[in-house]
Amino acid sequence: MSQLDTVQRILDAAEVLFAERGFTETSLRTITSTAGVNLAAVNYHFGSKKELIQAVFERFLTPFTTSLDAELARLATEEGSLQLDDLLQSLYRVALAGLASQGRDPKRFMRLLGLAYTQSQGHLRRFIVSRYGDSYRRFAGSLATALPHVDPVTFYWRLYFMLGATVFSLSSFDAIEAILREDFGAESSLEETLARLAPAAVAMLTAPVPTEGE
Amino acid sequence: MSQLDTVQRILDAAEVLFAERGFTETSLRTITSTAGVNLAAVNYHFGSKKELIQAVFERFLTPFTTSLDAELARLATEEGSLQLDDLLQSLYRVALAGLASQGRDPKRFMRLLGLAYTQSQGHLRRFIVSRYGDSYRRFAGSLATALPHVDPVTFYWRLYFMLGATVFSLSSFDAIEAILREDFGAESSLEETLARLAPAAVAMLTAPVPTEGE
DNA sequence: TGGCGGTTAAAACAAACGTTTAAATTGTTG
DNA sequence: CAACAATTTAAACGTTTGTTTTAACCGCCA
Repeated sequence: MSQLDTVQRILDAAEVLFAERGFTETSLRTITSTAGVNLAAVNYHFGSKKELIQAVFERFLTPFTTSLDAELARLATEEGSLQLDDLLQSLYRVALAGLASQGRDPKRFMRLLGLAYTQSQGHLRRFIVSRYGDSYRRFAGSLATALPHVDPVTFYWRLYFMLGATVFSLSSFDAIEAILREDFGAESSLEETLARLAPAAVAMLTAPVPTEGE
Repeated sequence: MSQLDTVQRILDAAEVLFAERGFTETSLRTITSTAGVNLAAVNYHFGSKKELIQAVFERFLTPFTTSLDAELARLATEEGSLQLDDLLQSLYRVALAGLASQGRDPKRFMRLLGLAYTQSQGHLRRFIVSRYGDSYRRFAGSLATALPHVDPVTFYWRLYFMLGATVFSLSSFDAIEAILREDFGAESSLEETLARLAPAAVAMLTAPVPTEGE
């Protein structure tokens, strides 16, 4: 066993490279060489490239969803009715703190999440849904009960709007930030951006629902 | 010359396949075989795979941006001050009508736009920015003047939030629609979804800006 | 020390990729 | 009809891909 476990070195390298280039664009040879391990190590420890991809997601989604579940349970017992702001802030706090505490970049996970959606990779979508679908539905349900005056279909579309706004803007955070810094000379931290995103998301979720026949 | 131009048959096939699977996941052999043309035709007519990708985007972005520019100019002369709703409705109308009139699927272009952002493909991003950056900035500028009370940095972040919500939700339209149809038995057309998206986007753009020191 | 499971190593595998070549074919023009 | 350019075709090119193989190496317990 080298200074660091071979499995973790592979996961570390794969996580960074996948986020930078995507799955198909990242070869096992690039991963193993930057990880400093033998090429065959991936197939030995993970079985295949697909399973490596899943393992990368499992490593950050499992602690994330368990933290989110715990936070949600805490909120539910603490207050009688769940407030929209509290829910969103829980989501962001868990995402930021839970991951940053491990010394890993939250933006990277947003990029990975974005890739999971946009790159076809049917096996990944199935893996995530089957593994973390319950947590997702739990959070969506809490959000829905905090918005009783919004009909379910409209609510779920808005939830996807919010998801899109979050994943898209945060996964391209560095690129967008660079543009804004050049054009306005204003730096934006991730925290500031979340502080901008939260009220925008709230406004979108709570917007008045247009009457049907209009 | 066969019944249809070889160049257009390649573009048609590539457009569909790229939207379905992504760029790297779609091989030239798959494209040429579904197009019913010889493998070498791509390199002969387009030069390389990269240039084929750019040609696919050029074919739908050029008419789209020129229509949008015209619509924007029409709005500017018609009314003195541009209204936010009008701008967004112009955007959607142009996107829907301009493309559907050619018998092409608007959702497909949203998927392609999403891919252009998320798949690394640096050459594509450069191509789009250099070619259509002016139109984009023109539209963003019109949008900004319709929101005078929102500071520039916040405005641009919200613009990206809106972009993300749009691209993300519409590029996954079929998948989301299938889920909602199963869970609630409610079908959603693209028009209905845009009718939901527009007020949500307006709410997000016009949300009160939190005071700095808060 | 001897052997044994777990791990690493180098090499090779077949398959798929984008691209190029050179010949065959087609279309057009004088 | 002849001749030339444009296009299509089939075949091969060299690389790169994920995966497999087989031997070497390691730490550990009997």
